[in-house]
Amino acid sequence: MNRRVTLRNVAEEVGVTVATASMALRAHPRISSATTARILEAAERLGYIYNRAAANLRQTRSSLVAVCVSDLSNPVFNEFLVHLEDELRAHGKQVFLGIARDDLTLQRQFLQTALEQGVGGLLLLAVRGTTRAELSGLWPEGQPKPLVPTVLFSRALDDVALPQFINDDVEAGRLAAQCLIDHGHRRLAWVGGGQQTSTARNRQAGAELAIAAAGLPPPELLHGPTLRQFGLEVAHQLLARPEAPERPTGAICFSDLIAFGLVAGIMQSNTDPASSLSVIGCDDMEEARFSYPPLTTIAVDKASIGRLAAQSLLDPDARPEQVLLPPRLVLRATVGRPRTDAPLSHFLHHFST
Amino acid sequence: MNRRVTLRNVAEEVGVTVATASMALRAHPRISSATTARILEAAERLGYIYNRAAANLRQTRSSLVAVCVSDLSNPVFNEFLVHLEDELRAHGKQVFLGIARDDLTLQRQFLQTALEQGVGGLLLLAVRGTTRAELSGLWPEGQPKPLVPTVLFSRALDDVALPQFINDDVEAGRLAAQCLIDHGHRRLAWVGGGQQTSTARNRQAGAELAIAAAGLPPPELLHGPTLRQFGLEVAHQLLARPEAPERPTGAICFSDLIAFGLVAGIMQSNTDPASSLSVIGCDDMEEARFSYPPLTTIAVDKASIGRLAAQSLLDPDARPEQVLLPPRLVLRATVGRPRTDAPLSHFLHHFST
DNA sequence: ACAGGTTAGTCAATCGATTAAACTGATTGT
DNA sequence: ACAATCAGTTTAATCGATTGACTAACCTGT
Repeated sequence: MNRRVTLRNVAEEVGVTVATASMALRAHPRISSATTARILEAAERLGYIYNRAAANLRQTRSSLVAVCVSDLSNPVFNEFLVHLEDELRAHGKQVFLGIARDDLTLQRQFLQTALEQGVGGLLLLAVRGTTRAELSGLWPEGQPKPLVPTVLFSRALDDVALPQFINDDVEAGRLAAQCLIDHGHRRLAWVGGGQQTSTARNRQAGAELAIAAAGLPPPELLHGPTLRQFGLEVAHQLLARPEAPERPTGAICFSDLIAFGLVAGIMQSNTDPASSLSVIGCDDMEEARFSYPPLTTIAVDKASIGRLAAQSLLDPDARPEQVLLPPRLVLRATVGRPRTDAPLSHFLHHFST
Repeated sequence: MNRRVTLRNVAEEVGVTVATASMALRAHPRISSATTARILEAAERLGYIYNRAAANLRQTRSSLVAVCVSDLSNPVFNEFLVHLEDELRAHGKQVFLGIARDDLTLQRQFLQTALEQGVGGLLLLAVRGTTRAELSGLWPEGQPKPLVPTVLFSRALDDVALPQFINDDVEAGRLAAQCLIDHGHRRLAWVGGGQQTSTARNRQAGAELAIAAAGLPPPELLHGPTLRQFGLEVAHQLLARPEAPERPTGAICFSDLIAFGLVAGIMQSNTDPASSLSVIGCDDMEEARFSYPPLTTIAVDKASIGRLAAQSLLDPDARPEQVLLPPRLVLRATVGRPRTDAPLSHFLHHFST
């Protein structure tokens, strides 16, 4: 790799000093427009490439922003990423991406690397199990602030005083449960997400709240990984049971991803969610509109979360508060009324609609 | 932001020079182990953070690798990204990510930024419409090599002498068409992808080849964007037609994403692909196994493409060749035998299986 | 004609780390 | 006993750009 063209080369070509060339490129008023033009022309002609790292070194600031997501295998994180990237680019920032693959060690390593790389900020969707102590590389104990400005999104960390842009997950869980309750369901199940992320805890808590408020028995808890496969297994397991009262008539899924699996499993059993086991998801991934049957779900405002988080990162006066974004019910086709227990209903069903 | 701890601080703390500290941190044999230990301890205690940018400046090499993808809204690009990132991390490289959002200008800007950032390499999944000239910032005309080592993946650029790791898309198209032909289909449609990417061109060409070889009439071409929405519209449009001979019985989709839309549209019309309009996709996205009905598709070896591309980038002796990875047919449930034209077949169908 | 003010640059230090070369003592060989 | 060797560390230059201080040339007004 033959050494690249530097400012020195450009300056020599024109017959000025490096300082002049530097100022010219940034349109400093001290440099006459004639000289500036000559420098610009020479830079172009020689194929000069600005060395941002060198500039950052001197300026001790950076145009790189680290974005660390826990996992990209769930497409919903992608949707956050796109909005984040969009907003950052609009402010002249570049993304230094880390994918932690749901692994605390990888997350810690990435945070370290990002710091070494000299990023000017960090947007973090923390891996499950992340605690204040886990962030000590980024924010040594006892310091008033982290080493670089940091904003959390999508998942809350309650014991960390940072700006956080989070979906109102309690409300999301409540909306999901209420939707099933409003359709007449009385035996519900919670499918997915254990207790390791704020998202899962809060959504489950919200669902339980709504169920209790309606005077119904607590939901059956079917905790498991956020994978389509898990939803599929749950579907087969539930449908293998005899109906009432052993089998719930509605499932509240922690995430759309699980809901898709659940729906697929139900369809494979030659029935459909609305008539045998209503399913409601949460996230409203793009796919939800197009899967069959279209998924009823709770929409998370991914665009606002992404944009606001990025804006907050770039705002020096941002307050370290948790901001909750409201979710929204999106009715599609996977929630129906529970079958009555009348003996003929099962038979009749096949001929309806 | 209070200034961070530098090597100088560490050195002063221990009472040695910066040079000694630098060498100690990299375990240089010239430094006694006693001194090394003291320096390591002080670095740890003071919270020293290595400044990679400064080091790179001196060494004129970089641990950053730019990865530019045309679009992340198609989850399949994600799957590439994950494997790429994996392999790069294994070699101590970090990802500097760009999402070009299918826009040549954004791609050009990102390439420029990556160069300015001083990346040591570039992995590129080029936006459609990318030509040799579009890469002139990265590879000025007349130069024997690009300014930084570059490897293409997933989409080929035929007039560019770079290592390229690509799915054998002609073969993929052929396999897809052959699958439908083997199931007895004779009137086929090609859905999606125009002529702007090598992927689309080659897959379509492969399909046409297989169709011609079987002595069948050329497929109806339904070009359109790679979106679920487009597949959905095509489904409604096709099913609105009377059957034979106006309506194809099998659709070869450029991408799984389109196939999902098509399948959803077919299901919405109260029928299913296997019995009314067989659908075969291409990519084998994770979702394909779990959507309902599970999608028959051509699997692209995303893991190999990602890994090999990353390895090639890091290999100084890599040859600028196009490497074609073999695709594989994955039979699931969206391809069936075409209905015979016997008058009763439609009626009988409802009572079969 | 000369103090004071612009204008258009140049100088030199600097950011934080790396590295070739030089420099100390201490040890070894003859 | 004196040069040669060697381990361990320091010195100083360097990477490429930025920036505050400084200067030379040219005006301007009285």
